[in-house]
Amino acid sequence: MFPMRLSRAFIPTLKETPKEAEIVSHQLMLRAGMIQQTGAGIYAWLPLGLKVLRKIGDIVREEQDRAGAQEILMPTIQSAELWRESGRYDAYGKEMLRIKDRHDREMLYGPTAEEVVTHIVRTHIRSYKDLPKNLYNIQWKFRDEIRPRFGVMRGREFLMKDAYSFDLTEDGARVAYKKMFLAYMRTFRRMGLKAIPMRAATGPIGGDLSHEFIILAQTGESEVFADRRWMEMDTAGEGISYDDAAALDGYFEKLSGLYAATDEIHDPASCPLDPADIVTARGIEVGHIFYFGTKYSAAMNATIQSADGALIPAQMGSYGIGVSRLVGAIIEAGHDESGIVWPEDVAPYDVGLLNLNTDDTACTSFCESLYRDLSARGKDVLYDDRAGVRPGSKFADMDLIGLPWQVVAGPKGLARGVVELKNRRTGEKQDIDVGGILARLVG
RNA sequence: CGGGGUGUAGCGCAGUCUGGUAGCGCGCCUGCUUUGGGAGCAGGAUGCCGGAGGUUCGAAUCCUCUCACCCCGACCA
Repeated sequence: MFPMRLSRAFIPTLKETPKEAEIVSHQLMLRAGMIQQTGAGIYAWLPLGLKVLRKIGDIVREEQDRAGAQEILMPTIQSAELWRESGRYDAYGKEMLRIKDRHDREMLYGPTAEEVVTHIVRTHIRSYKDLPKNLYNIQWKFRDEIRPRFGVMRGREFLMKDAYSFDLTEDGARVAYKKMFLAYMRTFRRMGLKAIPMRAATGPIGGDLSHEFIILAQTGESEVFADRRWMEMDTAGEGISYDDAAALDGYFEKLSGLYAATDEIHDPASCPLDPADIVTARGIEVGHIFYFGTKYSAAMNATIQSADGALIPAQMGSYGIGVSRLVGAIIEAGHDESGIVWPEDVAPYDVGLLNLNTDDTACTSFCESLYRDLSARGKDVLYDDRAGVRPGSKFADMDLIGLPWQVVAGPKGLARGVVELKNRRTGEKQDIDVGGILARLVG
């Protein structure tokens, strides 16, 4: 918990929208003082933005851990050597940022980490008894996009969770894939997002094991087509154990059996659904998982000795979540005319407390004690205690920042023994007795 | 990378066509008055006019080069 007084905080909000921001999440992130651009597609994260970024990262981390993946931290700077082994150094093209060190050795800022993780695993994992393994990291990546845009939604530098599974057999790899599939649905759900897994192009390996996780938002980048049953279906997969292969299977079949495709893949002619049953919407890709077999393990000699003594390349899959992109995506999915509307679990603070008149002794002493009490009870509070700032500005800033709950305390209400509790999402305001507000927020 | 556009105060912009030494709104600072939805009055600070060269008595303004950023397209976690 890091309660904060707005009078001391570094949350530089803007009244006007910087002109470089085109889409609403970018505009709101700049206006709410979450980020500052320092170059094309490159951003500094200011305290408010960093808080959200960490909350999202923590949810991702918890769900990866629950699914049995283990966190490591791989470097941002990688050596060209590994990429030459896999053959991707030449194949990757200009998206990869290449740099040279003082000895003129070729290095790169990692756009992804298959090579590094394969190298790690091949040095330590030799026996089928050591499998399965799933290693993930949350690390900054760099892809030198031709045209970065949409703020953190498509920056060149971005924070990404990437997991890599290693199995002896293809069947094992399929289980690993389904675990991540479930973990992803749970992860996005916790962020207040309804993600729809969509069949994606599988690349050179082929097969049916690649999904993009798309969330629906009016301002999404691509058009998507989905069975309308997605809209009502409970996709959370609660209660399913990662150790229950049959349940995992059932869940995976249930979801992957329902039609959903992005415009690249969707073909009205071959779509099995009646057009009336298709929902057309805009979507943002927030995750992508795929199975690619032995592409890297074979090339890089990551072999496992099986029970019968044979040396066989590990079966691999990789699983990405765009952590920094999610910050923008969540805002795209949750905002209104006044600003951001955070889902509770990723909101930078739990409660905003507005002191409408810091010159009023009764009002200020009430706010100070509520601030203390809420903080003591584990609530993360952003307290607007700024002197000389008019109520209107405080309302506007708090709405812009978008915390789920606002407690508005002013002399008028306090004279009647009440404060106002506002739900940011619904806009609903309610007068609460001063004696009951703490319990109301903590309970 | 192709096409288009913009760089002037922290943010949003005018001034550029027609050269004469920089302005508006918001924000910021001081004081007073204000305090329930982005206050009022008074005073004040802030600019290598993206950078370099050139033309000219004189350049934000004209010319050349350059850098950065934004938008559209193709590409993508």
